[in-house]
This record gives sequence, C-alpha cells and structure tokens, in this order.
Amino acid sequence: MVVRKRLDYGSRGHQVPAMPRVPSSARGKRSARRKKDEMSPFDLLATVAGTLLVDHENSSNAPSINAAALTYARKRKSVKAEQCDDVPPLKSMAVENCIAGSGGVCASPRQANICLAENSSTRNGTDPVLESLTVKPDMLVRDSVFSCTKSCNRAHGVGGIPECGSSRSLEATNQVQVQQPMDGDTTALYSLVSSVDLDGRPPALVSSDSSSGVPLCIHDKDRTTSPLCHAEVRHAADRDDDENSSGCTHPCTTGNNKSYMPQYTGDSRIRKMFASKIRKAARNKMCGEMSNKGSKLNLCGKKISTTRQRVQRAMFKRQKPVRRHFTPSSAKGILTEVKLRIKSFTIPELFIEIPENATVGSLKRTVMDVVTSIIESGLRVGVLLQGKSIQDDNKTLRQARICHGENLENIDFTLECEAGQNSSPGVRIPEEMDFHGADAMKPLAMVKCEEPLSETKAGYNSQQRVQASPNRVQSEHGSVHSRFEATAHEASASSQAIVPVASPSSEALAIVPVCKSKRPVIGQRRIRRPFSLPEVEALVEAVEQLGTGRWRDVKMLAFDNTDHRTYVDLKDKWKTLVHTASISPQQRRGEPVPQGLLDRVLAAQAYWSQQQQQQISGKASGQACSSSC
DNA sequence: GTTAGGG
DNA sequence: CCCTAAC
Repeated sequence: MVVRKRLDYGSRGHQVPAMPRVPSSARGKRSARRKKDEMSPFDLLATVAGTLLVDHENSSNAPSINAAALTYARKRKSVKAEQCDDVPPLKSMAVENCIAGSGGVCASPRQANICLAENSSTRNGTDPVLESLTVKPDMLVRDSVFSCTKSCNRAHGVGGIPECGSSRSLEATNQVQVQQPMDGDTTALYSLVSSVDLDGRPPALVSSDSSSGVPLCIHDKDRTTSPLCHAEVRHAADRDDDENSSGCTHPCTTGNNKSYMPQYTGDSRIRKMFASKIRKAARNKMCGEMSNKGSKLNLCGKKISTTRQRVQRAMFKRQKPVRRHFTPSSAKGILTEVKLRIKSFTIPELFIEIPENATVGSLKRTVMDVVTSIIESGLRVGVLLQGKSIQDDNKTLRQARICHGENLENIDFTLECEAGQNSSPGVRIPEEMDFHGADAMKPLAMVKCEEPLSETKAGYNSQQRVQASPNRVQSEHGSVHSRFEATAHEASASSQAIVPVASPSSEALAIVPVCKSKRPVIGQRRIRRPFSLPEVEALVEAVEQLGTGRWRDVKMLAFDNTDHRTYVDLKDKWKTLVHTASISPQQRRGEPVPQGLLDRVLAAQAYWSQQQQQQISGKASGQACSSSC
C-alpha cells in the first residue's frame, strides 16, 4: 500500500517518499529511529524498483545507476564508514570532497555572494540551492562505482562505471569531473544525482527513486544486475547509514541548513526585521513557494530514505527551485533527473553603514538581514543553454533538448534578485531618497555624527544606510555611502563621504536595502525624512485652511507633488507638531520649529478641534432632536 | 482608500 | 514611521 500510494503520488509513480516524514524533533535523532523505520520501506521500494526496472524496456542501465545512486547515498553518509576501507584513500577523499563539495560551492567565486548571505556562524560551504546543484553526477557515479564494485561486481562490467576512471574521480579539486558511467547514461547519472541530492531522503529509497526516475531516460543495458545491486547496495546503505550520516554528511548539510535559510526557519532576528504584515506576507510567500516546489519535487519522485533527512531537508528546499524547472519533462511522461548548475547568483551590492563600535557579529547580522530581505523580495531564475539565455519559457525541455543527456552539461542557471532586476548599475536612490522641492537643495548629511544620538535617533539614523545596487561591483566593502540625508540640519559632518554611523549601540544597526525601483522593497522600512521647515509651514497652512481630519485633502493641497509624504505622514507630523507645541522648548528635539509656527499649530488645532466637537455635538443634538421629534 | 490613534 | 482598527 505504501509503495503504491507513493507511486501514485508521483506522476510516474517513481517518487514517493519512502519514509513518512518524521517530526523534526524525531528526525534529528537518526540512528536509532532510522533502522527501524527505514528497513521495511526500503525493502518494499527496492522490490518495486527492481520490478519497475525489469519491466522497463529501456532501462538496461538503470540498475547500475540505481545501485550507484544507492551506493552514493550511502557513501556520502558513510564515507568514513567501514566501506571506505575498500576504497582507495584517494577515492574516499574524493568522495568526501564531493560531498563537502556540494557544500564547497561557496568556495567558488560565484558563491561568494551566497556565502555572504549565510549565517556566518554556520559553516560556509553550502548554499542550499547551489549545493544541490553543485553535486555532480560524477561523484555519484564514482561512489556508486565503488560501492557497486564492492557489493556487486557485476555492476562494473555492466555499468559503464568503468569509464568513471576512478583515478580521475580523485580530482583534488572540489570540482568533480562528471563521469558518465556509460554513454548516454548521463541522464541517468543526472537523475541519480538529483535523486540522491534531493531532499534528504534515506539512501535506501534512492534506489527505488532512481529506478523509477531513470528508466525512461536511461538505456539500461543489464536489467539483471539491477536487482542485485539494489539489494546489495541497500544493505550496505543500511549498515553504513548510521555511521555515515554522522560522519560526512553531517558537516555539510548541517552547516548548510543552518546557514542558508535562516529566514525561513524563523530566525528571531529576521522576524524582528520583518515584523510587519507585509514582511510576513513576503516571507510566507517565499515559504509557500518553497513548499510548493517541494511538493512538486516530490512528485518528480525522489525518495531517498536515509537517515539524513534532517540534513537533506534543507537541501531539498534549496533544490526545489531548480528542479522545478525541469518538471515539464515529467509532464510528458518522462521523469528526468538532471544535475543543475547555478551559473551565477547575483545579489545586489550591499551598502551598509557600519557604526564604529560595530562588531563583526553585528556586521554579519546586518549583512544577513539585508541579504535576506533582498532574497525574500524574490528571485528570478534564468536558464542558459550553451551559454545562451533561453527566453522562451514556454519552450519545452524536450524542444530545448534539455531532457537529454547530451545537453545537460550545457545548461546553466542564473539566479537574480527580483528587487534588483530593474535596477541599473550604479547608485540607486530609492524613491524615498528623492528630494522634492526645497528640501532637495539642502545639503544632506548622512548622519549628524556630532550630535548625540538619542536612542530613537540612533535607530532612525542607522536605518537608512544600506543601499543595494544590483550588478554593481564595488571595492569599498563595508564602507558607508551617504547617498541620502538623514537630517536636514547641517551638512557639516559630512555631506558626502562615507561616514560611519556613530550609533551608540551596534545593535541599533539596521539596514535598509535600497532598491532603485520606485516601489520600495516589500517589508522595508522607509527611510526617515524629517519634515523641513518649508514643509511644516506648508502643512500648517493647509491644515489651517482645511482643518484636521482631512488629511487626504491636505496632502493634495500642500504635498500633491511630494510622493514621499503620504497623508498619513502629514497626519503624523501634525500630531507631533501639536505635541511639540505643547511642550517646553527645552524638551523639544530635532530641528527647531519657530515658535510662531507652533503657535499657529496650536491655534489651528484648537480651532478645528472645536469645530469637530461642534459637529459632533450638533450631530448628536440633531439626532436627539430628530429622534425626540 | 481614509482617518484616527497607539506604538 | 509603522501598524491597525474602524469606517
């Protein structure tokens, strides 16, 4: 039943999560639980997989692949396990590298950006998406070879594993050479890779997965071997899983998980940052997409029931996006697992103001927050085939020949932040940063460094300093760019240069990614833009004419051409003006407002309040009268 | 979409 | 400035 259900689940019946998802808490503890839970499903799956393979006409190679996949999965876990003994040191190293390599992506230039996003505390290596993507088939193959060799010798002869040139596999570099076990099997390999890498599923299941997924695309040469391999592999996997998981797998995945998607995990810091509904919405949206993708992936069918669920889970999420693009092939009835690579991941340049007393930790957090917010604003995926961007989203993968192994290596993906996509290189000044009217001419001082910062002030000031400009490369890392002003008052401190924000507490450091796009990034707090004297005058005058309670009209009358002042802003400003006028001059802060103006504020406030009272009373009396009458 | 008011 | 309730 279980198996069947799973089969039904996947369009091809290939992908079913072999194991019911265990509560996260439980998942964490793998070894004990795993053996018990996984064994039976595993057997079932293996059996089914074997059947499928046999039935499949074109799946001659599948078996070896499957076996390889299983082995791989196992190996990843158990690189250090006993099995490794058989494997030459180099190989084992290679494997580890590979494994780590998945995480090792960060090492590459491309991932630098991503790494940036990662939580510093966690181990750098692994971008979820990248990681999954990075894993190369070769690795799988290799591993599979080893394991297969060991467990089933037949696989060797059959599978084109031999080609894998084990020697090569050693590639000292994290880059794993892609070795195709057999020609034409690339697809299979890819499928294996993906299946293996995919969400954290137990290795055991992998076999079933691969078998299910691979057959169509792969040309299996020896069906017979498959069953055997499966069985053996499986066992090996079982054996090794526990140990392995703790060993190799762990480091990579764990690190990845933690580091990579903090935003989704509910990092308190981030939550704080995105306190508003909009922000939450944005995050939910992202998560929702992710989950959707995840489900989709599941449909695609990868079930690796290993002990590493925990670890892989994260990977799964990451991979989803990419894999998702390949689902079309499955629509045709063929599931093809492919290895994907992220050619580039562009994150807008970050401009962050750093308080002098900032700590490394605060800087990291700041960067994390910024990157998180940027990423949450959305990512765009681009597909490159042989370096050429594929613009036609409606083109089927088959049309693009993406589902065939020969072209898989030519496919790359790019990730771009939606927020930055429209922005042009260079400094972008958000709409909010635009200066309208007289204010624009004022010298802008980023921060009044000379001025002692009250808590509030510090907070505000610190908030405005981050600017992100996509695609822009800049050498001044960590420097603060004063693109906009914080206070109208004096430009003395530094009207332009990079001025560190003197904030009393590094904690006050807040970042606001700035996007040039007119539409502010969702969830981003607007920069503080104190009302200038002319603005205050205009406001007072308008209110004197229209009264309080007609803020929309006030806006249209006095600030119609000022986009960054909403009627809510005007209302708030009036509120503060009234308050300011009602307190002693010594208690007032900020740019002083002429007493004359404040007097007018009070007068207008009194007048219109009275008017409102009268209206209310009149209304009430009218109602009373009417009711009484 | 506005307004009002608390944070 | 943000957020929300209430219109």
